[in-house]
Amino acid sequence: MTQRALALEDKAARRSSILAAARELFLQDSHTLPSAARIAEAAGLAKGTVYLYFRTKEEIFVALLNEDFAGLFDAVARALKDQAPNAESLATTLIGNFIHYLDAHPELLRLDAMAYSVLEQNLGEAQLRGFKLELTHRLVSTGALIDTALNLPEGRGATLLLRTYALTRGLWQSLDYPPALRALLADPAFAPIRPDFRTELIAALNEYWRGALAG
Amino acid sequence: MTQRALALEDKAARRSSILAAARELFLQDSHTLPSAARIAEAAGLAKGTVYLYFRTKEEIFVALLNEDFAGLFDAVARALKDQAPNAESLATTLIGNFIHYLDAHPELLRLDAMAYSVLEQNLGEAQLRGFKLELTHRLVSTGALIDTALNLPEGRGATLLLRTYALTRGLWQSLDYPPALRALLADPAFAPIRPDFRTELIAALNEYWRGALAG
Amino acid sequence: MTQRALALEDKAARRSSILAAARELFLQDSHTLPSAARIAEAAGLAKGTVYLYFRTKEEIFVALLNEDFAGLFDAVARALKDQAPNAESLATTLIGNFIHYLDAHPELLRLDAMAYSVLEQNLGEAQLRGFKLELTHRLVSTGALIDTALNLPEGRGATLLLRTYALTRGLWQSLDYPPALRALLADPAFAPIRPDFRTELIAALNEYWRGALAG
Amino acid sequence: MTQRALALEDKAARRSSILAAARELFLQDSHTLPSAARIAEAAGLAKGTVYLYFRTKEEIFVALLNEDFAGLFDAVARALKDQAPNAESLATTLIGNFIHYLDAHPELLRLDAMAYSVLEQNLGEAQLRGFKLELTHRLVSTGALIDTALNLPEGRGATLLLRTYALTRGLWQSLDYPPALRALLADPAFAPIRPDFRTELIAALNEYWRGALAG
DNA sequence: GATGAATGAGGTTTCATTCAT
DNA sequence: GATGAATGAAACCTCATTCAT
Repeated sequence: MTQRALALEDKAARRSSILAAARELFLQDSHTLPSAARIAEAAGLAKGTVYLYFRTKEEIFVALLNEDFAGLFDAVARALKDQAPNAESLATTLIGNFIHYLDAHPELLRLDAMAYSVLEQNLGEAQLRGFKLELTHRLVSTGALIDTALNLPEGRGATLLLRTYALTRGLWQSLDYPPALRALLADPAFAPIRPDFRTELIAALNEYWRGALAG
Repeated sequence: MTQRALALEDKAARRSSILAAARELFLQDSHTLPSAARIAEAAGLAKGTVYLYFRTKEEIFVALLNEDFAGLFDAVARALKDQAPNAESLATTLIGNFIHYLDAHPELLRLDAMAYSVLEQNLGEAQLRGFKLELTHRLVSTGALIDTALNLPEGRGATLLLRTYALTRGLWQSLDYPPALRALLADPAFAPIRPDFRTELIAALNEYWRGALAG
Repeated sequence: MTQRALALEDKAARRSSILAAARELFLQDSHTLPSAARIAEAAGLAKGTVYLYFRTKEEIFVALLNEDFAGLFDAVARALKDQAPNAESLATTLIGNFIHYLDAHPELLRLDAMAYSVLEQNLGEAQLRGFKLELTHRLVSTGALIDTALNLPEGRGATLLLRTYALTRGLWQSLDYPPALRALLADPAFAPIRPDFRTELIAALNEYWRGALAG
Repeated sequence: MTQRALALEDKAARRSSILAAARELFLQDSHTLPSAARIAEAAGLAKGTVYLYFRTKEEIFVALLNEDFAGLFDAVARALKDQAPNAESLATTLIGNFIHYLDAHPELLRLDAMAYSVLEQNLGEAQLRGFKLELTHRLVSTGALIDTALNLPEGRGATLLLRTYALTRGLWQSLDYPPALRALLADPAFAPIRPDFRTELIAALNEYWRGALAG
């Protein structure tokens, strides 16, 4: 039997270990969310214990997404705290931090790609609402930092972030190929669409920000 | 008992009726792909018959996506055939046709949002490859029309289209709220992210194209 | 793979075989309703097949009860068709047929004893209503035969039957001991309540009918 | 944290509060026995604490039944202590007290209806035996009062009581409709079975006693 | 004595797909 | 070609009970 998590901090740690197990399993096979049984097993807990910390399996993955988004916005915010001589260089730093975070958290865009179809299926309205609200607050407050840094009208920063993420997510979904199709990329027919996500993303975001800041 | 589909045209018609039934059902509830049984029922066929026309349920939805993408690229191509005095007005027309098509085919972005998680789960490698290749060819050939119209380097048009669609898809996934959360949009906390997809999409695409053409 | 039940009569036969398997298993251990898996296995079918014939597990047991009640009322009705020189001898025959049927269908009173707690748990309102209505109709029509035979006011026969069955069911629940407690019956403390169900039932029903017909 | 129940009387009080909570919850929804967790919560105790006072959940409900039966037999006994000019009026008083008690303890017949299927499932043999023995003793000793009052042969009173309760329990199970089906009662098809439990019970018991005493 | 975290067995139902008819 | 009966894997979550603290 596992040590009992009586103290609040122990409970938080156990919750984290469940999330870590879920993330690990999901990274190993991102086709589907791992079953509650596998998560429990990977975390060294009994099935029932998982349900002491999360009401449904989907709650686990929303929590994961939430964590990742929190980190992503933090990374962006950090870019803004360093001095920013001008808009262009700030955009470059911001995009750099943004991409760096995504690189370090490969599960983020994959989980996100499943969010629509999977998460909304079995998540209480309250949970979904909470998730969306938290996300929006992060977007707005980080956006405000951009407003200040670049002296933009209120709300403009949030919009820029929203569109930045949208472009990122959309590109990723176009360019991420399941392992079985990786070989395809060698096919010259695919050359025109340059399927290296990272390169493509940088180029696309730069184009977008150029246009946005030129407005 | 239903008639046999002897002639080739009959078979094509039956195939279409299955697709139409699937589209219809999916529009009614976009949370999940309708079951094979319901599709068969809606098409007035037996369950087994559906499998004479499609190898897996997912093949049905890939075919649907394929149809929709074909139409989308056609709509874009039409924008290019009309004369285009300058890049800016061409972009406007192109974006206009693009959005108009999406409006008329509300299932496209929804199906697309499920593609990652659902379609790849149970689709033969060959089918997936075929789908991706066909999509790429459409992208490339429509991109070539843009290259010509705007006198761009080869492949540039395809890139523009790819990024245009990526931004669209990403925004849609951010701004489409499940019915239960529609009410949320009234919440002032959400104001900053202007959740009207159409308006937001037009603004974002215009920004992107401005930046892209300014390169 | 099992033979397919295409004809209507084959389907009815298959349905019956599921019911027979369920009855068999229930008789072996009447503590709980056997699981759907065990019923399927006992019937030589796959689990899913059971659900082609019954929507829920509980429907199976309601169907069983229904069959048994139908037989019980038939047995009673048969007593009435033979001529009945007088009320007393008719009551005797009726009670005799009634008890004989219960003897031959030991699952009836056991299933019935679980009906309250188990069946209502997971049965559609429609199914429950259907069951109750059918039961009532049987009660009323068999009661009418009694009315005629004994020249009683309309509805009196139904009442007599209802009370007869109530007394039976109540006695059975008092006197049926789980196997582990059978030994108890030797204990002199239990002597006063004469725990032989059959003997007790006959005595009790005769008392009741004597009082009822004396009204 | 709750106080410790040091004194014996405190322990008894705590035991009672658990029973009270269980009764309360069961009355609110008599479909199933409330879970141990809910009982603990309602009693303001921790889950584990409940198990310091009862070995299994079922023991709680057996204790409840036991309490109720004790009260029921007391009520019957009280009818016998008042003077009884003749058998008929004694029967009337007895039935009156009996029904009055049932009215005041609506959980009794409901719990009883679950006893067969639920209680025996998870109750130690010793507990079950103890329960049955206690019940039998009550039946016998109260029956003896009847024997004396009516000058009946030894054991006859116990038999009368057993049959009285059996008829009651059986009728209640026939006439108690789940809330969802209450509306059904308006249906004329149900008229013949007069679904008012109380009225029906009085009539049935009177018939039974008339027959029994006429023997 | 009291707590409540941990356990893990247990069973229903759905549904894509097959294949006998 | 068409049918639809049969299959059976798959996974969620609950909850009575235990026992470390």
